[in-house]
Amino acid sequence: MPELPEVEIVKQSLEKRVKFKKIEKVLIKNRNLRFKIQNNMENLLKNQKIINIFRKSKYLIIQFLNNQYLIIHLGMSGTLHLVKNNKKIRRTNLSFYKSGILPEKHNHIEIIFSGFKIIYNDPRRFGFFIILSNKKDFIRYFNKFGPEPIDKSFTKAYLSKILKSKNTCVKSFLLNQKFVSGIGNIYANEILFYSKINPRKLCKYLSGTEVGKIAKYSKVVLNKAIKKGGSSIKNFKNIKGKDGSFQNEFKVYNRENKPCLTFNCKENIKKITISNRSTFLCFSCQKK
DNA sequence: AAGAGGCCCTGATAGC
DNA sequence: TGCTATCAGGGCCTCT
Repeated sequence: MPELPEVEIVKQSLEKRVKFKKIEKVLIKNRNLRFKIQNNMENLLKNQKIINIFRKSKYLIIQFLNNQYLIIHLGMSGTLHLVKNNKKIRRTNLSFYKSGILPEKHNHIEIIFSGFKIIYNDPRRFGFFIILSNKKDFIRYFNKFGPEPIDKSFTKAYLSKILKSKNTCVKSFLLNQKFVSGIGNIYANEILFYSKINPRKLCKYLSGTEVGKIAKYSKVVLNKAIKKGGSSIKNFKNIKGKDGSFQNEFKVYNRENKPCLTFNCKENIKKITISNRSTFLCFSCQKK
């Protein structure tokens, strides 16, 4: 699920709740996530004070006073839920994809604070929790990721330099976190529609103008998604207030056979497959 | 070495 | 209704 904008929203609500708080206890009910949770994670987190919460790419990072970092990736279906007073569930952006209702199954991890807890739920278990024990490990871990589209360093010049020798298609490139991090399948589709570029086009054949559009619209689309509170795909009808609404603004994603939204365009959106991922486009607007 | 595809897993939905 | 097949927002690993 969660691409950069969704993780950013989770980060913002998590920050409000747990920054400067101390974890009392951690309960792990199922260690078999994408990577097996290390045996001593409960001990490493017990009684640790949180000094910062931030996000890199699609990763949530919790930094502790003792210089540890907890790295959380939500995979495809991971959600965090704030649970108060043992049973009462509070509506919160932490339960980004689940309408504020705590699911009954697949609650794998509980992070317990004084008076409330954060529950990690993940049906598919593609998410993971890992601990990095110092700043050096932390920096090394995130070294392998390219800049985020919303970074200042993500410019036409940066892209041009890499793209001219890339033999892969532009959509696969946008999904490769090594060169640009934070874009997932939804936003890759949207960015290429805004840029009027065919997702199958090989990177090395992109014109300067097209590279400029990719740089520009990557920023535009992600910033707009963050502003709208991200995209909520499931159970959206029950979500109120601050929850995501960017799914209402999708131009192509999940719009197979629906009319292209470009003014005066008569085409319908089509669905194709690129590297086993669904790809939506307008063959008229994205000819080249 | 870079790039494409398989695979991890459960649940929702479509089609018969 | 109830089966089976397909697909889903990610990213690591393997093979070519």
